[in-house]
Amino acid sequence: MLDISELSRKSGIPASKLRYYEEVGLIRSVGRNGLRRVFETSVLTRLSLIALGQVAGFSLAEMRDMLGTQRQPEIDREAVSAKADLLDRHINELTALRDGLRHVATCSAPSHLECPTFQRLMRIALARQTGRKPEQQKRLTQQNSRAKQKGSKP
Amino acid sequence: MLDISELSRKSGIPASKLRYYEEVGLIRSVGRNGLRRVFETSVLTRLSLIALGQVAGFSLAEMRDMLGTQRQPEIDREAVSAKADLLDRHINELTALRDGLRHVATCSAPSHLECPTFQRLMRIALARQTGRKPEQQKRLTQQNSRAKQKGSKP
DNA sequence: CTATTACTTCAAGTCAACTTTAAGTCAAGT
DNA sequence: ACTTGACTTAAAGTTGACTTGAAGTAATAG
Repeated sequence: MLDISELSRKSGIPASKLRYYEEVGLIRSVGRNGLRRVFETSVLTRLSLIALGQVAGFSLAEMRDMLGTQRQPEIDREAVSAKADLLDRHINELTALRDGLRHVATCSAPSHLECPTFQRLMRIALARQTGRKPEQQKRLTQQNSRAKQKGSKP
Repeated sequence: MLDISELSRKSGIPASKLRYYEEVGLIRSVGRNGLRRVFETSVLTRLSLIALGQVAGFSLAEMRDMLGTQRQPEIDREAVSAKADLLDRHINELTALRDGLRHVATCSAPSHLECPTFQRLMRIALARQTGRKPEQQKRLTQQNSRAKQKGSKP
């Protein structure tokens, strides 16, 4: 059992952020001592998980869903597995970037940007960011291919 | 040579975003045809690079610096190399996350969160997010370890 | 030559993820 | 009993990365 300052100290996360996380439902306090929140030590693990998830590019909302509302992380294994797959692709792309950067850093050719291998890597990145392939021959006006998914109020 | 709509179509990036990118100095147009911007086809590569960088967690400002103000990406090789190293660490962490997620998805033990290997991974994440190790025995008040670097007006 | 249409600018709006501030509360030490 | 100070809330502010909207302009089609 920890109060917010202890949790902050142990996690390295400012108290304001911890309150915010509780407010949006990412972590929970088990009760109060007077006014003061009381946290279980297990939230430290949860915070680590959240931090890791952020690095991986998950939004807080996604993680709230992934980690579940439950006290005991009763995780949706399918969803997590799917995320892991997604992350795996993500990693491959980053690896491509890393290699791309190394190429840029070491290749002293005047225009490494024209190296076909490099360009291929770059294209992959663009494709995944926009979600779909750009310029696939017969796209006309590009109307609006943007679908919003907010998944808020059920 | 491309106008903005061609660039948008080929890249899959909305024109507004392209204008924004130019405004903040991430890309440049080589001139105008009337009002209209004219871009070199090389910015496509640059855009891919930017997309990839974003996935990697770089800010637009960082990338502007990395890619240089020059038309010909006259890149600071040392800086890029450093970034590659950084990215490499990044990848390792993501790999850890992926493995962590897979663990969570498959391990049916009631409390995978107590698996020491898993916990170790999680700690790594927290540490890197906050920039420093949390709770390293004799840290007192955690004063303010946050340094702002804005590098705006020279 | 005018009308259209795709571009332009500039300002304001949005969204996520926080931080900051102001005013209040309460458990604990003197 | 009172002061202290770490906590509390609620609201507003900030930053990065864009998008949207209104009003203007110019290359091209008719």
